[in-house]
Amino acid sequence: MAKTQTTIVDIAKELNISPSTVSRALKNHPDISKKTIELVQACAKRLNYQPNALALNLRLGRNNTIGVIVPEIVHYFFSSIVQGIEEVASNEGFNVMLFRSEESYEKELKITNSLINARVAGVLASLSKETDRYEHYQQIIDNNIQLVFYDRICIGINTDRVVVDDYAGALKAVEHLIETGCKRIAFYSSPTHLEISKNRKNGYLDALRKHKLPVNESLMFVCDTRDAAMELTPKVLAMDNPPDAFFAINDHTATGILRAVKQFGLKVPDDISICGFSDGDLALACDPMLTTVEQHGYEVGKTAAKLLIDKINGVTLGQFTNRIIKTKLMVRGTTRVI
Amino acid sequence: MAKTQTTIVDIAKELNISPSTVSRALKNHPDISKKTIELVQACAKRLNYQPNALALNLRLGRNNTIGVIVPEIVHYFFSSIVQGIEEVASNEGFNVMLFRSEESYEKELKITNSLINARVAGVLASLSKETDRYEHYQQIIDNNIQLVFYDRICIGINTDRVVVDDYAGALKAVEHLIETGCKRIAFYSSPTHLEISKNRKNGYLDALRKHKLPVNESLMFVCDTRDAAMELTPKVLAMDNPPDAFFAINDHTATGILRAVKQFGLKVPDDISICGFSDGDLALACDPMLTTVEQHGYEVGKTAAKLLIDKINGVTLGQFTNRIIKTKLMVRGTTRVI
DNA sequence: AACGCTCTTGCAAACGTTTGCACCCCAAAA
DNA sequence: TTTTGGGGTGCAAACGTTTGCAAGAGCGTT
Repeated sequence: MAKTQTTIVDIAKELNISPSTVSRALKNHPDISKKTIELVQACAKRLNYQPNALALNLRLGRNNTIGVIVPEIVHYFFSSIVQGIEEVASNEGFNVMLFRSEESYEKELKITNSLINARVAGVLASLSKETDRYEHYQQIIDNNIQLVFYDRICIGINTDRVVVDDYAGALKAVEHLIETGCKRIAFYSSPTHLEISKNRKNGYLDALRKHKLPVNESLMFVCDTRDAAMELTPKVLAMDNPPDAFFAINDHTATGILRAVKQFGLKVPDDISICGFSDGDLALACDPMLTTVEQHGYEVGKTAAKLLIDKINGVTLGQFTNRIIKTKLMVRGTTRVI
Repeated sequence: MAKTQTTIVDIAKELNISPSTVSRALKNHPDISKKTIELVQACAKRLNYQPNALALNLRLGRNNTIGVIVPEIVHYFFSSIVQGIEEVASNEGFNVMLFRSEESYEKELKITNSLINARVAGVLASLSKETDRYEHYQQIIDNNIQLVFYDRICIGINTDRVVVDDYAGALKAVEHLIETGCKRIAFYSSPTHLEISKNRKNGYLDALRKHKLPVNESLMFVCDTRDAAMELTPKVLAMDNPPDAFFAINDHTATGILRAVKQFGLKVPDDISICGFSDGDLALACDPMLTTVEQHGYEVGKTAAKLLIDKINGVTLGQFTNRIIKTKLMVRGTTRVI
């Protein structure tokens, strides 16, 4: 009804007392008499008073908003992370400002500026694929804003990090393939400069070495989408010495492989085994259902948010922490039982 | 480096001029001399000045943040919507504050309070399944905050709305089933009090009537998850007079039906046809790929955000608008060709 | 010499809070 | 009666901006 939102001054005028008294009364300050407190709080309720967070944050030089930079929103892993972040934040009384970098450095730059303008208390960030300079993140730190990286972390900047255990996840997945009888395991990966590509590749390689299998460069491909997998896979299967298993960097790619293999006339998992890296529900829609590595994005988000809020509240003293979230191999129908 | 972020006053002191001059110089005010403007802007760059949005918004009584209430984040349709919103908002210079209601009325109440505290310029909301009172949304309006509902709209409140054309989508889907020879079409739906259930059911019913097929209550079920579908479907197939097609309220449910039908020993689409309502990539991972109704969440988000921002900017005069986003039938492998 | 004009700059108030300090009043102690 | 003291309240400054208004400088016109 009110053309403008009710303020402390409105209440003060209504009750013929000073704004400072109202302010104190609203928070049950011991200096204020019971009578006044009751009066003020009743009036506040009646006029539907809601404190102005803008004024409050300005005055107190703090902010109850945290910024989140995410490369993509429509993406199972990232949206799980956002959900984890939102949950922790809202429990701790923080609001979440969401930004999508769209895998672009330019956008990321704009976003970090917006975050500084908004004077957020902290930032949770995952690098875009394009990003290879980090001054804008240093600027965030220089502006006294807490910063925690998650998943696509930044090594160039001194700060806290939360990552998925890509190495161990890949190691376990490939070992599972080997233990169920696979000998020539192809690896479909994202561009090699990304940390996750490197780490998962190392897991893949170490699994091979551990089980004394030859490492074969001709079985390693850059291929990380469903469409690319459907195009590449028939060619790979037609090679002289084709693989008997595929390990893919994500489930989208794995579903592409699965479809291509079936179209090629081979049986999964009898002829060919397939293992993905989790993108969510997709794995259960496949036939057979996809063996994959669960990444626990929700945990990543929760952990990162907790870390950040602790830093904001000054709970954590001193050094930077690296948190690693464990992965879990979900064995389903695209790999054989022992 | 600076313990605190640089302000206009810092620049003023540095240059021995007044803050007002700095403020004007930064925005190329014609009153200020070229020399001063250059001086100020150089100094601002050097000290890495970023305007304090808090102070600005307080002073100007405006806000460049919009709030988004979403029932779930990890959900293809809703995350598409959020992506659409984020895109439009960031193009128009608005920040997005994201809240998840978790399908809970209590949470929704807390969120609307937070939004009022934060003095956001506008709110985009989709009702939680639980919500059946709307005072908290009326309060948003009373506080002079623009409000637009999307998808799960609220009829009780006088405001703008953006919805998917559920009725037409369902109608077209069921007609497609009928035209490809199906005569007994089962309908798996969400709880019946939801608008989307009602609208899609009406589409389903009208398709049957239009083609002179009998309406059969025993073919309509409340079932809207993959697991529920896998449990219910075998029973339905074992009925005396089983259906020859299934129309499901979402793709998760459809994938459950598909799996159950195959396990039952029937062929899709030869014996049984299946049509879903789109949850995204899921449809492409199925075998055969799922025929489904594309909902264009991204469009919903973009449209709703545009509508809201127009209202905030006072572009739209007067009446409330209802925008309807068209659906599109994606014919794939779980239905027959004519 | 007085006036009026333009160009540039600064003062001060305002947005809605919080909070250190001062103040008043009344009762109890001296 | 005068001090002391404490409970209750208000003043004013501060957070970082913007902006209406005033004012000074410089210069040309009467």
